[in-house]
Amino acid sequence: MVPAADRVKKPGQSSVWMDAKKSPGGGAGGRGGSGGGRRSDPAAAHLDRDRITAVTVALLDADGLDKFSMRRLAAELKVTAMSVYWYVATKDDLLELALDHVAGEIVLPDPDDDTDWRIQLRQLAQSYRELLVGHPWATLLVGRFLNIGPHFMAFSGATLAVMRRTGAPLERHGGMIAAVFQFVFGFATSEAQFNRLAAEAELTTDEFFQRSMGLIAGEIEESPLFRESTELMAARGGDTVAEMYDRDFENALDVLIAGIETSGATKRPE
Amino acid sequence: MVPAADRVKKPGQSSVWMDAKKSPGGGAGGRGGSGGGRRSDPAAAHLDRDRITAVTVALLDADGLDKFSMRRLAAELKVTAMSVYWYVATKDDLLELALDHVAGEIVLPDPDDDTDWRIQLRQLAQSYRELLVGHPWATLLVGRFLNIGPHFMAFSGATLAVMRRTGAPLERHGGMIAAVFQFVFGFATSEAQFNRLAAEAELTTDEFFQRSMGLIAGEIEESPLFRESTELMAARGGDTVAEMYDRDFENALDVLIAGIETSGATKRPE
DNA sequence: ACCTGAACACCGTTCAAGT
DNA sequence: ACCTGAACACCGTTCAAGT
Repeated sequence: MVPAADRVKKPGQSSVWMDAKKSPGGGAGGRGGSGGGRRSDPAAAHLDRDRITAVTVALLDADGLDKFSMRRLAAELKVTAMSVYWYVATKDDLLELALDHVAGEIVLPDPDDDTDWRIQLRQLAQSYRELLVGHPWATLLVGRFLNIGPHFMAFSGATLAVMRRTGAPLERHGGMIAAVFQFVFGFATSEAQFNRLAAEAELTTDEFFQRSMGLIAGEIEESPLFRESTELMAARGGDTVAEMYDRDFENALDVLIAGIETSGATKRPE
Repeated sequence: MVPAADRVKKPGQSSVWMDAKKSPGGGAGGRGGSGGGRRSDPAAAHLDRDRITAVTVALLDADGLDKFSMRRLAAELKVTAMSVYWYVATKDDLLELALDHVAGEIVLPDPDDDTDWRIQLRQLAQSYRELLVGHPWATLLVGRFLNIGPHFMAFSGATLAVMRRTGAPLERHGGMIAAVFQFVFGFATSEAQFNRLAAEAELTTDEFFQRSMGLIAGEIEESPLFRESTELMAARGGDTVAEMYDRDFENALDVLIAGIETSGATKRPE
């Protein structure tokens, strides 16, 4: 086997997904492979891509993207910094593997299940949101790569299938998919990073929200914007920031689904 | 004046926007302040926040976020690495300033103009998209900060105003705003980063798109996903990647506006 | 085939000192 | 008040060498 470093190098070559899959069963790196704790098995076997990816995800979940480094990863794997480079050409390639790995958490509808497309769409959107909020570092990576790994491809296939079931004309599907899933990405990014900022300030999200509002109020207290956003705040309902996010998310999906229905989807059978 | 480093330090303090504005006219750092070329004025005056911010934006536009560093910035300003820290507490704070600076490019509707809200919403969305695609580094930062600088606040005020003019009930506005502007953020992120990946591979976006399709085809050629996405590709229309993005964006806005109308907006006067 | 050690060319930021 | 110099504790990655 040729070292990973020799595979992906020049511009014009740009994907980790070019070479054949390792351990075709796909097992070793599976969900929860390196489990609850952070220290890996003391009697650990040799390295492989799956184990490296699993430990990478664990570190990213624990400490975030900024604190992740190849050297910390190597320490965690009880190996020198450079060993990892046998399996992976660059840090970016590794992050791409980690991102697609967690994308496997998205729950896809059974293709033979003929539940109403509105319900399937909501479930898919909610599951994607949960993935991103559950792994805040992922929101910072989704934009950076092409996302053509196996799990993202499966997700993409599932969205196509749901859109197909709306009955809307095919030339609208691109816009519909963009409207829904780019929204979910944007929304979840905002939600996840808000949580991260709060955590970094060592506050609950509700406390952090109060403080942010105070900051803004200082700037714009006398402007109409202040009155308007206060009114919106109240009208929006929900006692906590989490409830507010949930409500906005549901309402936005209502808007999107209503818009898709107007775009030529079959009407609800009632 | 107290050094910036003494202002923002502990967790619990988290915004560059806390202290009074410098040079209240707001002039020096304005649009195109450091203009076309990259080398700054040889007879340059002393540092100030506006000049630092303007040069930061110029460097980010020229070389991207990954290549930007405090040391390169200092070199560009013809000053030692540490001088900048008199004006700015951390690199992150500086990036926050740069981000809000370019947010000033978003064209906001005149509050006294009573053009149909649909048109205003489209213009605002398109202008936000252009900002993000024009400064790809900005898509990587929008998620990271609170975005409560003056220009983002003005943008936020403008979106509230447009929503108000839809006539939809106030409790829906949160969801409507999220649906539209988180979509634009997600969409523009994808578009901007696709352009960046193509540029890094030293290909046109169209060439890069072809190559990506080839990559995917290798993976999924025999699966139904391949046929489906090929069909969608064809149905979507447009001869170039740029046209495809434009078309999807317009179609998605159609979906969103139709959804907002259903959410209780006043119907189009026809 | 796989892993190590030393080195290169960088980082952000602190701190004490200069003017 | 503003700027510098030296240093600390890191980075990603290359390269030649070990087993």
